[in-house]
Amino acid sequence: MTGDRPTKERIIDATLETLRVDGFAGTSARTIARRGGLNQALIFYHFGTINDLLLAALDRAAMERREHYEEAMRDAADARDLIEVAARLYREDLEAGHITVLSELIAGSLTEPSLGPEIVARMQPWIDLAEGAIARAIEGTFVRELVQPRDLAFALVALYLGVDLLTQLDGDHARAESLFEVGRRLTVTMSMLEDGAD
Amino acid sequence: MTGDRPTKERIIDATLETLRVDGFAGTSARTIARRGGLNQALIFYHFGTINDLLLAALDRAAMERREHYEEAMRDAADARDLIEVAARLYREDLEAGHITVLSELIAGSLTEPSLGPEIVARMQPWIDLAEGAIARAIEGTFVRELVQPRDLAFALVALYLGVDLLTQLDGDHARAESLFEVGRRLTVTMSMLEDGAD
DNA sequence: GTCTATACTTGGATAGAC
DNA sequence: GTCTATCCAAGTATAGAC
Repeated sequence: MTGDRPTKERIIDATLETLRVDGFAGTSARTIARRGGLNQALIFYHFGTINDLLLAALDRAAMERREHYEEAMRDAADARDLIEVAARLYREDLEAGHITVLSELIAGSLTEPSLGPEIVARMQPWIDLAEGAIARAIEGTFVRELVQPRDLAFALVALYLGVDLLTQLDGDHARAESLFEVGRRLTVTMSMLEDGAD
Repeated sequence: MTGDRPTKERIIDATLETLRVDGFAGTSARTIARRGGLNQALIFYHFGTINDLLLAALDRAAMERREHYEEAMRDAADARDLIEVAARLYREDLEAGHITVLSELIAGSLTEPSLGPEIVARMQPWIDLAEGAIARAIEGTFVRELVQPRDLAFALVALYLGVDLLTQLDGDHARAESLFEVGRRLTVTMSMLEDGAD
């Protein structure tokens, strides 16, 4: 099955799995190699440094995920759609362990300062994506006069990240669901106000 | 000046300063000892393990801070007051480096799994504090029918944490200020709706 | 490209003298 | 309580044979 995957890909596979299972702390050249049944020296041959490998792993995970996000968000016409789409994507991310990988790398980029700027640069496209979706969802409503899509997008990404981290820390996934429920009610209220106003 | 401070206190001082300056990654028994002009072995004599020292440092920073928060929030009667108080406290935290210490320890608690549960337990009082303030601020308004103070408190703490981390990573403090501006407008809108509804 | 072996560094922690 | 000296584990990374 994985036997004929190129070594470089197998290293990335093993890296993502190690991040998911053992966290950033447990992700070293040695543990990655052990999990992937690979020789440790191959990592340095193919990627040079561990940091470059971690970034390569993040890039691959993000690329696969971004298409999915863009497609799902294209279909969301208003704020109420968007909330449902966001809740679904969050659940998928959680299931697939993408959330774990992201949280671990963000936390790790504080721990490993040389990683910081690279991680930040890779988050910008996600903020842009959120901004576009939000801009479409609130266009022509009174909310548009109240907040900049850019600020809301940043807040949303920050909130997502904070919830990830706290959830990661105490394993309580129910609270994320409560938040989506709050979002639902807020968007319902918003559209009621909107209908009453116009 | 600091000469007659007990050694245990001096170790905690040096730990907090190291977390602020060098981050979690740069905080080891050796770096703490060097910064504090202390002998490395003293750390283990007084605290046993590095983790216990980090938790002791967090406890001291939190204790000093919590009184200040409780006092400031007691004076906030409604949501508009609360936003102003929150913005002021955030700026103070930023200035004093409390935000750095907290972010580093949260990130570090993902990196150092044995730290995780302890850090989570120490965040709960802050969520409770936020919940109480929010409950008072939205009591008797239509918002109370829309969301649970508990959910909003969790979201707020998560947002605070996420903003901290991103700010920490890219050094852009302006965006946090934009968010307080958004909060201001939302609370103004909220009280306008409230006045119109009652 | 892949392997073994190893150099080098840093960190947590302890033993034992003072 | 404080110091010096040291052990041991784990990490990144490279040299050199195959």
